[in-house]
Amino acid sequence: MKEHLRKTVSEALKTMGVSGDITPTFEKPRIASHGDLTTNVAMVAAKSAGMNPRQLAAGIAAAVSQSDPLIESVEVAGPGFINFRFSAVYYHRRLRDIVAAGKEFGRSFSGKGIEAQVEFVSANPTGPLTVGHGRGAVYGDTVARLLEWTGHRVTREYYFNNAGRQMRILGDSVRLRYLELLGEGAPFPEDYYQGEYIRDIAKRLFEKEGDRLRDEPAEGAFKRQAENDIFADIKGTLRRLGIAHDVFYNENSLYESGKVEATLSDLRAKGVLYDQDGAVWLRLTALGGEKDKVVVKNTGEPTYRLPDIAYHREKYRRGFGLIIDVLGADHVATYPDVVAALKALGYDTNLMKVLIHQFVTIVRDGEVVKMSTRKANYVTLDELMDEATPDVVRYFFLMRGIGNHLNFDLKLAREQSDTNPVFYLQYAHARIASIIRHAESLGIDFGEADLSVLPAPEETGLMKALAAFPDTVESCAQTYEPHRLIEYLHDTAGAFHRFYHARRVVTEDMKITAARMTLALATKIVIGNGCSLLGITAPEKM
RNA sequence: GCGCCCAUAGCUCAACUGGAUAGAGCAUCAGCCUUCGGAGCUGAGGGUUGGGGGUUCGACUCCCUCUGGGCGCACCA
Repeated sequence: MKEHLRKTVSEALKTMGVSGDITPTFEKPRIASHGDLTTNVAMVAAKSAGMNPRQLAAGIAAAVSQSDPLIESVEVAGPGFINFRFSAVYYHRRLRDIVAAGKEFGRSFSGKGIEAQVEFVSANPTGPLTVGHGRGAVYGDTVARLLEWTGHRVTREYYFNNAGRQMRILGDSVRLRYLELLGEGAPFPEDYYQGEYIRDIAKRLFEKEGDRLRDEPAEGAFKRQAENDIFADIKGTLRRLGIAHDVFYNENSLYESGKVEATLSDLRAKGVLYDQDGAVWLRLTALGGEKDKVVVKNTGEPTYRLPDIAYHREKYRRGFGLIIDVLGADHVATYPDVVAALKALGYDTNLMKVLIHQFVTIVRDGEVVKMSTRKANYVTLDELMDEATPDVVRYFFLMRGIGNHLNFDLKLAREQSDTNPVFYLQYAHARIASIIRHAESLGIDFGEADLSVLPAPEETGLMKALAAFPDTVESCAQTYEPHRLIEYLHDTAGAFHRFYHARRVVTEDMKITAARMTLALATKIVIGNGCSLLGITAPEKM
């Protein structure tokens, strides 16, 4: 509909002799009495047109309103807004579209032909996923779903590093626990991984190998077992949340294939590297950065920055036209370095979107829990899903914009599990399913309905909400903001509950029953599709 | 000290990216079950959008400044 209006309004502007470089934008007014869509073009174009906004608006309104069956009224209001109200014909048509499209309703093709990659979670296999990882996991997956719904081809990717110091400590932590089992306990250093899961891994090794590993180095069987077990655990947790990555990309492969080395020499060729104090530095100050950073230490070992840059080059080389990194706030300072280096290497960094989410603060018994994987002072995602449900966890993480800190009160999550807003949404879906069952048991056929018998405000209000679904999906995908989809679905569920209380669906009057059943069915489709986008279930019964 | 993010109803958060009268949930108070699912609905109270300045037809939104919080500021990842 926006597209339709854009065309007619642009034509009106042209015939009025206003220069054509202004594309009118439309939005849904906050206040219902201001119509279904509104535009401020008249105010935007007033200066260049040399007219006052209201005059210009009146001219446009007059040109548009003539005999468009989809538009009921066009009004000029306030300082020069043009408010459009759509006709019943339009909304009835939308309602039929929804029923016809079914599970596909809301999909679009705006991203057709675009290969998108979403990299998220990317936690190294040193411990179970925590609530802290949960936000990025759920958010990244939902961004991927939004992109799929708008026609993109999406690769979900997990980048990890199983080499390096932390992994060495991990392996040695397991080794020490293993020796404890053999009764050869040595003191367990404070900066080692304290979690109970380390003992479990050691126990498994002991059961499998007995005391054969007594003199094994930390980096051998211990590290291997730890990595395997922990990765299995991480994947299991993600699976519970409905998340499955397509690619697990090992940082180490970048070394093995020589890509790290190649990146280093390419950067040198671009003249953005220099040597000092035995290290190789990236000249970020010349690339708009704060200060220069080391890419190869004086030990000859690269810092994480170099493989990071090499990895992102690979993303370009693999042909992705949209590259999304979902990162926690602690990485906010590191990604500009990568972007700057990529730009220096000649890549179009506009194709990259770095989405930073703020931290989740865990509150337990009124106290903030400080998270640390090594100290095992954390709440795991699995524990969270045990206390709430995966649906509640997903919904909770998606409810808020990522720019804000998220307070996760564990007590509240548990206690609120039946007043939680996710149930409000799912209840609407289950309730409609129940109505449909009821109608079917009475043998009612509601295939062809005359929708003109639905004039009540509760009915038209619901129709309007439903018609807005595709635009909502589209704009959420463009802005990477799932929380607005949640808000929309909550409103739509509310519109349905109001309709349900005001109007009985299944009545003696077959004409009215058929029309209201169509409305209910369309609502079920929209809520069901919305839930699918959020990765939560839409139950038939609850 | 420097950089990034944030501050909106008692609490947790929205506000379609600069639009008209700042909205939801929770909590509080008052109503609604002889009919398709009451995990629901209706209504009420609650705000100088942290303070101060600026930009313009118009600011929660942009700029400056102050206050208060979070995250960074490695030859760790």
